[in-house]
Amino acid sequence: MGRKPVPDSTSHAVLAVALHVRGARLEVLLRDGSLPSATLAAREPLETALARAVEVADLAHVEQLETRVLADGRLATAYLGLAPHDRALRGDWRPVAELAALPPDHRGLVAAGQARLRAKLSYTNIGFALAPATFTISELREVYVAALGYDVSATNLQRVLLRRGVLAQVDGRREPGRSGGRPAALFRFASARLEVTDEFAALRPPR
Amino acid sequence: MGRKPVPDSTSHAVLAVALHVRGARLEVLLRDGSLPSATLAAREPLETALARAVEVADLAHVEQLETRVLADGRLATAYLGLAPHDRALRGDWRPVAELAALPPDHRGLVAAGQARLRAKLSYTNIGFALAPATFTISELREVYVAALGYDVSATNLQRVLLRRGVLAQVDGRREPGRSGGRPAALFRFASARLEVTDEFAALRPPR
DNA sequence: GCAAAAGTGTTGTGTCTACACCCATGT
DNA sequence: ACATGGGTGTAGACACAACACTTTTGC
Repeated sequence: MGRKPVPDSTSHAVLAVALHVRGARLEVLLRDGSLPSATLAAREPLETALARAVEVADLAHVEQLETRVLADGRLATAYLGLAPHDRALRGDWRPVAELAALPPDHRGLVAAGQARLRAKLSYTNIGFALAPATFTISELREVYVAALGYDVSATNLQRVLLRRGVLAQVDGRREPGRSGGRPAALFRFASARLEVTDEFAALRPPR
Repeated sequence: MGRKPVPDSTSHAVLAVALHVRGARLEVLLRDGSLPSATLAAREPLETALARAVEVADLAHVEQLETRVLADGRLATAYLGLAPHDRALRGDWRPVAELAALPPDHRGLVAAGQARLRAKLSYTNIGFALAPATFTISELREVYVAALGYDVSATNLQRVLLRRGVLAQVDGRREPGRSGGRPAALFRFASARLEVTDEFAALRPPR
């Protein structure tokens, strides 16, 4: 997997835009200073090549982003991959805000992945792929804030996701730290598969 | 363009799911009984191959759908293309409801294109690519009904699209037919480029 | 006048945001 | 008691769907 792909123009590359949230930051997985990639073998499914590219991370959700012609003339299909922080401990993860050194087409793909994630956070349960198995609302809020890039209130986050049935409460509480505070309830995502929770902005089908 | 592509496994195909609305039906463009396609030349941009595939139609909007491995082992990138009926007069257009004869992977791509269109009708101005330059609300309603597959009220369609600034009224009226009725006002889409009009279902950025 | 088609007024409902307030813990 | 963090109650703002009603035409 680590071998350099032969850049003849007939080979097809699979690129990964793998994202996770560490601390308060959204980070992307790099390998040798650029997006991880693998060369597709003949008749190979795209997803297995993707798996080779991001072997290092245990992705919780994967979806195809875009196919484009790279600067060197090769075709590449990019995937968006998401992982909870605790399942992506290995690898060279870098904050998406600090990618000036990345080649321009790779930067564009990261931006596309980020945009896709941002959009889907608003109308799907895609947060399941970035959050650990159980979490408090505050912890989930940090994930959403890092991924969205703007502030979100824990109050409203909880209500939106509970109303939609995306979150379920689980037994147990998180004990407060040294500074006190009420113990926090624990939640999990009700589903670990992508689901659209807010299908129609308008023009809904008649009942 | 009409030549059969050589099916060696290294060539890359570009497939078109070109849709338009004729009468009350959503139709897809076929060529020789399957989706129009072209083989990508070395270093060729995907869009120019797409243009070769659908030469016959003057598409108003194009976006990439999906890349997959076809049954014969070739890679194919599918595009969704939309055209107003009056700009797609030539070609073999068939109702999307009657595609039993199509190969299964092509059928799946048509379904993906239809789903993408349906979703975007609800939160973007994508109707511009299916509607003629000017139209009445009733005419636009027919387009939406055909594309969505369920009933939409002209009243609410007008209000949603005007509220969002997607439609603009234009001078002149459509004279009623023999059976009478009030003359209809004419509208146009304010923009001929895809715009997201309803970005956030929830978790909007703070003001 | 009557039917047909277009368009407006109005009401009710649901979802979201914002913010005040209450709760449970540590020190 | 007080600070800290978690959580609920409540009110306001929109946007949407549904439907009654009015307008403008042909016959």
